[in-house]
Amino acid sequence: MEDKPKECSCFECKFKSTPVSLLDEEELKYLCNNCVHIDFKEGENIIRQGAFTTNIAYMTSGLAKVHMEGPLKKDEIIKITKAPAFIGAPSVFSDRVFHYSVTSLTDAKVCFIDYQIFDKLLLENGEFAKELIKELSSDLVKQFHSCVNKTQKRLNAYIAEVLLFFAESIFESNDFHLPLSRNEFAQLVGSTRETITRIFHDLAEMGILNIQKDRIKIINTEKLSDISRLG
DNA sequence: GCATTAACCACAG
DNA sequence: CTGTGGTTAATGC
Repeated sequence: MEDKPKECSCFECKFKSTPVSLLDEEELKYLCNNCVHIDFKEGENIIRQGAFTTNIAYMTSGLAKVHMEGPLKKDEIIKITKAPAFIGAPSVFSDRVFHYSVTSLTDAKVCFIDYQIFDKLLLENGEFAKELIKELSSDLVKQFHSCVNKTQKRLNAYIAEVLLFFAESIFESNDFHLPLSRNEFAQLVGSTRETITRIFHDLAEMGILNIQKDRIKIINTEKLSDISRLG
């Protein structure tokens, strides 16, 4: 092998995660030789609940939903993930069985990295390990918040929160295409498609949103965050 | 009691 | 897949 094998794009990857950016050349080369990139079309299953795995998955572009089938066959969307992000790490680090599925909402690119490579790098590079812990932890904390908010807020308040999340964190615009069907949105907020339809209409009638099918425009962010806050 | 919230059901574009 | 209307159960003044 060359010092920098041409087939490997890790060196030039624009989406290097913060942890990976802390690797030295030797370590990066090691990582590089043990990962594979896969392109996914919209709606494809990237990670399957119940599957055994020895790979860390890192999404370098695209949007995906992390979802889990509950006790009574119902699918619940845990969260929406935007690249770049690790998408399967917790399952791999715990028992190597995926406890949730990940499905692309847009075309997406995912880099699969052998777990043993991670193991070795974690042991050898403390900065790398620390950064990874930081990323996983902040994700966990966010998850705690949405868990509490989802159960304690009234539905329209939580829906307002999720709409603001899409505008601020995912699209960085108040005008966007919702990448979810009404039913998927319902699965995300723990409701039903009928109720989503109604609340969207209510918000539109209040002059807070413009909605045409998938296209959502937040006209009055102030009011929307009031609704989110005072839920 | 009466109002509100939101799920469930059914039917229709 | 989405919108609507009717119904219903739970919760709150």
